[in-house]
Amino acid sequence: MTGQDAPVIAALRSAALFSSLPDPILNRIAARSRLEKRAAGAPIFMQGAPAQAFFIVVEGWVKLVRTRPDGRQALLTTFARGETFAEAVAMIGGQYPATAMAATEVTLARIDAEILREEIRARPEIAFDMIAATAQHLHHMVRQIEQLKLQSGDERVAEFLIGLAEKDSGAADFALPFDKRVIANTLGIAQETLSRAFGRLRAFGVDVDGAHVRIRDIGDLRARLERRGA
Amino acid sequence: MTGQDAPVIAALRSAALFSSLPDPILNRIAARSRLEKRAAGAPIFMQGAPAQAFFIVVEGWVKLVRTRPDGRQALLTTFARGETFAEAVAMIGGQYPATAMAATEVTLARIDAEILREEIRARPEIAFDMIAATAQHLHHMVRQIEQLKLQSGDERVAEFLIGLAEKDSGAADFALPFDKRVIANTLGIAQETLSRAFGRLRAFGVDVDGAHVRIRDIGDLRARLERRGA
DNA sequence: CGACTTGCTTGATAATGCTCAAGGCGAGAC
DNA sequence: GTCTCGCCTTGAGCATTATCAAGCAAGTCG
Repeated sequence: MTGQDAPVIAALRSAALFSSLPDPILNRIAARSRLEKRAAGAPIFMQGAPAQAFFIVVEGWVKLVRTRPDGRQALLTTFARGETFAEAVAMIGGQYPATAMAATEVTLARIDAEILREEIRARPEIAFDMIAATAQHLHHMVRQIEQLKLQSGDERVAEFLIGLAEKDSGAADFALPFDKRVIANTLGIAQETLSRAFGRLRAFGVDVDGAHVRIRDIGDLRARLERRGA
Repeated sequence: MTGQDAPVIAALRSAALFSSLPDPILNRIAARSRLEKRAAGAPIFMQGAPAQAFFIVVEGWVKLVRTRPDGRQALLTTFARGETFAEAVAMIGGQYPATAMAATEVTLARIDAEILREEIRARPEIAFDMIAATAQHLHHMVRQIEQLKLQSGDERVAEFLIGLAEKDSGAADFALPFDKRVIANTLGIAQETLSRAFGRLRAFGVDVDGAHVRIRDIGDLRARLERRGA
């Protein structure tokens, strides 16, 4: 390892997966990994391809898209900076179950699965971090299924915005991270429905103007959501 | 380990997770695990409880239910014999993200997570089996999200039946494994909608009479599904 | 500059699935 | 037997959301 690995090391350290790793191991992994850039829309890996590597989002957003034989596509999730994806499939050397694409311009760290397999054999504790990361993903999927089955479009939109705000109460001001079309697909609704949902949420203290969002009171919005469901 | 562990060992061996484990390890795990029975509807673990163990379904069906603060419930999945569940959360000692209940009368093997942690530390290869099992679950969730976002109720019902048939072509004859209400919840539709869907599928060579299902030609049904979506 | 493209909104219409409500049917209790 | 309960089906009306279509605003390109 030489000094030129510094940015890669920094990238690895930004991921929850590697946060508890001691320096020597991190350096070894970094030495055999590299940073990659992708323009918005560019593919990262394709559904069905053999999974030999996994990724960390260093900057930007990645979307995970699943395609059916008939061509219809579902957007499964998006990943933000600091998140790893495809770790589990890569470790077992299966096929990627979905296609990953850059949702915005994106910087990634690519990690060869074999490296991690070696490290796990040498130091099994690392396996627990992998399992934890995967459990994280599972939990996220669980929440998504719950939302799809139980919540209306408006409710999903509101919850999505609350998630973006990264606060539990008070006012929030932030930008939508990507296209409204992508957001609509993430939530499993049509783009038109998203547009109308934004309109209806205005009555709940949510203002969307272009990519800019302003929520008057997150606590209040939350409370209204719970009341609606009861 | 004594001879009385034999049924437990057989139970472990039925799970994909343990299929590649050498006997001595399997025996050690079996010695510290035990079989449990639950009546239909009985809880196995509760959402939010600390996860210290995971389970193998030895006989019957288990359903995984997620409850929202407002009381609404979504059925996330069901597990059949030979499947493990909650391995990942148990390994990391988190909280169960959902409640598991017996969907039918059920026999389970309960495995203390600490035992597996010990075995992984001693023999890291086992970790790969754990990760594989978890990747399996992830893949299943991915498919479910895809279905919820892209398919109509009728299509989901048809695909569910095809999955139960465990064949790719020809005629099939089998029994529904549990209540139609549970099936409806699994698919994220109302019970009435399920009932009507069965009616509409009659035109596609599917006959449902009570718990008994007869599909005239699975290949044909599959083909019709693909055509509808295109 | 004007023509085009892209991303978003808005409107009208149709389909899908939910809810409420009323039976039917079978199994077990008495 | 018949009563009753739970499960399932069927019907009618309603709410939500998709789809089709048109229009608008901002940016891009020749």
